[in-house]
Amino acid sequence: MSDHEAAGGRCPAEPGRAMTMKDVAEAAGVGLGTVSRVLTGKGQASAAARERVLEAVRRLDYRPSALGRGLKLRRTDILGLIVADLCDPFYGEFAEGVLSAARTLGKHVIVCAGGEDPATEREYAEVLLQQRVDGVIAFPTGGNVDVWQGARRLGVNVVFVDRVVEALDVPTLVVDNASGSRAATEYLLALGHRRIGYLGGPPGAGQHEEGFRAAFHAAGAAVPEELVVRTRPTRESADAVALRLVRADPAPTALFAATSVLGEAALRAVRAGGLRVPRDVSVLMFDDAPWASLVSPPVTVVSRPARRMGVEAARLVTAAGPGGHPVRVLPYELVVRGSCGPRNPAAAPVETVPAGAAREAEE
Amino acid sequence: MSDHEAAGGRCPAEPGRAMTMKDVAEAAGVGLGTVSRVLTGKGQASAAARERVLEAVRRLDYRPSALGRGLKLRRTDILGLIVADLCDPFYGEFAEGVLSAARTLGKHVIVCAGGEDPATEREYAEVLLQQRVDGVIAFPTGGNVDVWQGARRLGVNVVFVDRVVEALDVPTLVVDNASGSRAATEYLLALGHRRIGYLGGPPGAGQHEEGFRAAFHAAGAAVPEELVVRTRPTRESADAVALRLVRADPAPTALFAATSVLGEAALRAVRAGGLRVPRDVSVLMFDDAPWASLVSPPVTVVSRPARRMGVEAARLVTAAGPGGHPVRVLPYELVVRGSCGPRNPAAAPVETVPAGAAREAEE
DNA sequence: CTGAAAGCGCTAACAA
DNA sequence: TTGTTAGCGCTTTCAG
Repeated sequence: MSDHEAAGGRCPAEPGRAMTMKDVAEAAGVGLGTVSRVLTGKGQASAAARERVLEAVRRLDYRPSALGRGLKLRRTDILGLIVADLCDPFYGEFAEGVLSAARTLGKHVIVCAGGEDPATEREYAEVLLQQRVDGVIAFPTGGNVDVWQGARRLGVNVVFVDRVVEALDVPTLVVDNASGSRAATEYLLALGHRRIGYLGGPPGAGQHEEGFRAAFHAAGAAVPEELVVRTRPTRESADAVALRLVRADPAPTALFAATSVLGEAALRAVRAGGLRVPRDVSVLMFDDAPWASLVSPPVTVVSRPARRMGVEAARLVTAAGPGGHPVRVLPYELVVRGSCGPRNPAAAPVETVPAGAAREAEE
Repeated sequence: MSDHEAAGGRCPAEPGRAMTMKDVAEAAGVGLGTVSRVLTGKGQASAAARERVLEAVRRLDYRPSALGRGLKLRRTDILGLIVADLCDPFYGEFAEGVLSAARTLGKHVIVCAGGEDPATEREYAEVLLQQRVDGVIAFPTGGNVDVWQGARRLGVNVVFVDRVVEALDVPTLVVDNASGSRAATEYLLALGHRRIGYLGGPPGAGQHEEGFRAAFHAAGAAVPEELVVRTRPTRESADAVALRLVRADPAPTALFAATSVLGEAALRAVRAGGLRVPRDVSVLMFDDAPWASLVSPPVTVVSRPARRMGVEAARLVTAAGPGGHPVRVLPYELVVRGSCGPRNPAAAPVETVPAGAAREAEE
C-alpha cells in the first residue's frame, strides 16, 4: 500500500527498502522461480538466464533474506549457545570451538551468557526456541525441564555439556568432573593435606563437590565442612568468599577451586593474606587457563579440552537425530605443576617478620 | 500437500510440526487477529477472549515464530558481533558487555570470531546482513568497504570499535590506542630503555605501532626496526615470534606487547630465555587481563574498559540513526605495576653460565 | 527450461 | 471488540 516509491532505488547509501528477489527478477527480465533456481543452485537454468540474473544481483546489490528463506525451509542455520560466562577462559575457548565448527558447518551462533541461573536459562532457551534455531548447546543448570522438552517437540536439537540432567534424555558431552575433582583431591590428600578448602560455584554447576567429598570418604578422612564454600561466578563474590576461606581459623593448608576464575580468587586471597604458595598453602584448580603456567609457581590444574568440547558439541547438535550414545565422556588430565607441596606441620603459624619484632609490635 | 497428519499433535516429545498461531486461534475458538492482539499486547481484546487464548497457548505449548514476525516487522531483534578472538580476555569481556546490554535491550546476539582477517570479515558481514540483523558491532579490519556500505542501504546499523576506518562514515567507539601505546613507550623510554621490542598483531589491528614509533621520534631516538615484529593472533604464532624477539642479538631490554595474548607470549619467551623481569627485561602490554596482577612481578599495562566498551557499543548500535558524534573516544589508563624497571647498563650481556664455561662451549 | 502460484507464520489494516 | 485479509521474501511444485 505504501510500497510505491520503492522501485527505483539507486541512492548509494539510503536506508531504502531492501531489494527482493522480485526486484531481481524484474531487473533481469525473468521469472521469480528462475532467480531462485540460479541463486540456490538447485534446478536448471540456461546459461543465458543465469548470466542475466547474476548481473542483476550485482547491479542491485541484492542480498537474499534469510528470514524468507528460513520461513519457507523451516531451517535457520542458526545454533544457540548458552554458557555461564564468556570471561571465564574455559567458556571462551569452548565458545571459540563452537564458533569455529559452526562456521565450517555453514551455521551461525547466537551466544547467550546466563551465569548458572535457572531463570535466565529459561529466558534464553525460550528465546532461542522462538528464533527457531536448528539446535542449542547448553551448560544446563538442571532446571527448566519443560522448556527443554519443548525444544524437541519443535524439532530443535539440544546438546548438553558438562552436566548430565537425569530428568532429560538429551545427548550430553561431559568431562567427568567428579572423577577429576576426586583425583585432584586425592593428590592433595596424598601430599598430607587434610584441611583442604573447597571453593565451588553454585550448586548444579558440575559435580566437583561430589568428587571432593568422595576422595575424603575413600581416605577415611572427615570433610572439613567449614572449609567448603560456594559462590556465584563473579570475581567480586569469589574474592570475598576466598578471603574468608583463607582466614578460617585453623587455616587450610590447601585450596581446591572448581573453576579457573575461582582459582584466581584463591590466589589473590592467598597473596592478600601474605601467604606463599606452596610453602604455606597449596593451590589446585580446574581448567588450564593460559595464565596457570605463567604465575610462579605455575598452578597445578585439572585440564579439560575446552575447545575440542566446543567443536564436538557443535558437531553433535548438527548431526541431527538421537543417534548413538546419549552421554559422551571426554578425558580430563591432572597437570601437576608447582603449586602444590607437602603439608608441612613444622611450619607452624607462619612468621613473615622475625619473632622478636612481632612480639615487640604487640606490646 | 503432505501436511495432513499434522492436525492432532499431542505426542509429548515428537518432532511434529510446530504449533502456529492459526492452531491457537482454532483451539481457542477465536480469530487469528485476536490471538495476535493478545500475544503482542497491542490492540484490544476482551478479558474472556484473552483468557481463552492464553489457555490455548498453554495447552498447545505454543511458541511464536520469530521468523514470521521478523518477516512482517522487518526487524529481527538480533545484533551481530564480529570480534577477533573470544579467547583473548579483552574480547571476552567486551562480548560479555555486549551480551549483557543486549539482553536489557531485548536483543539477541550472533557472535562471530574472525581473527582480524578481511576475507573472514566479509564472509561474516555478508551473512549477518542476510540474516537481516538490526545492527552489527565490529572490530573492522579496514577492508570490505562495499559490504559495510551495503549494510546501511539495508537499514542495518553498524558500529565500529577500536579502529576508525577513514573510508567509511560509521559511528565508531575507540580507545586511543596510538596515544596509549605512545604513553607506554615513553614510560619505557624514560626508564632509559632504547632497545624496546615491539610485538604487534596484524597490520590494521589497532594503532599501536604508530604510537610506539611516535614516542621514539618525539624522544629523538631511532626505532630499533629489527625489534618491531607482527604476528597473527594465535598463541603458537605469537610464541614463535616472541622467542625470536627475545633472542635478538643485541637483546632488547624491554618488550611492548599490543595485546594481552601477545603479552603472554612475551612472558613465556622471557622465561624460556632464562631472563628475569624486570631485572633483565621489562615487560609492558595492552589490556589488563585478570592474570596481569597475578604473576610476579605484576605486569604494567595499558588498561582499556573492555566491558564498558561492549555495553556502549550495544547501546550505540541500537540507538538507530546517525545521531551525534561519529567517533567516540574512551579513556585508557597506564597501570604501573612491577614489570618495568630502569635499564641497567651494568648488567652487560647476561651470563647465565660462567663466562669461562661459555667460551669453553664455543671452542 | 521457465513463469505462475501457493504457502511458510506472523502483523496490521480493514470491515463487520 | 473481533474475524478476515493482504502481504513480508523466499522455495517449490506444477503447468506450459
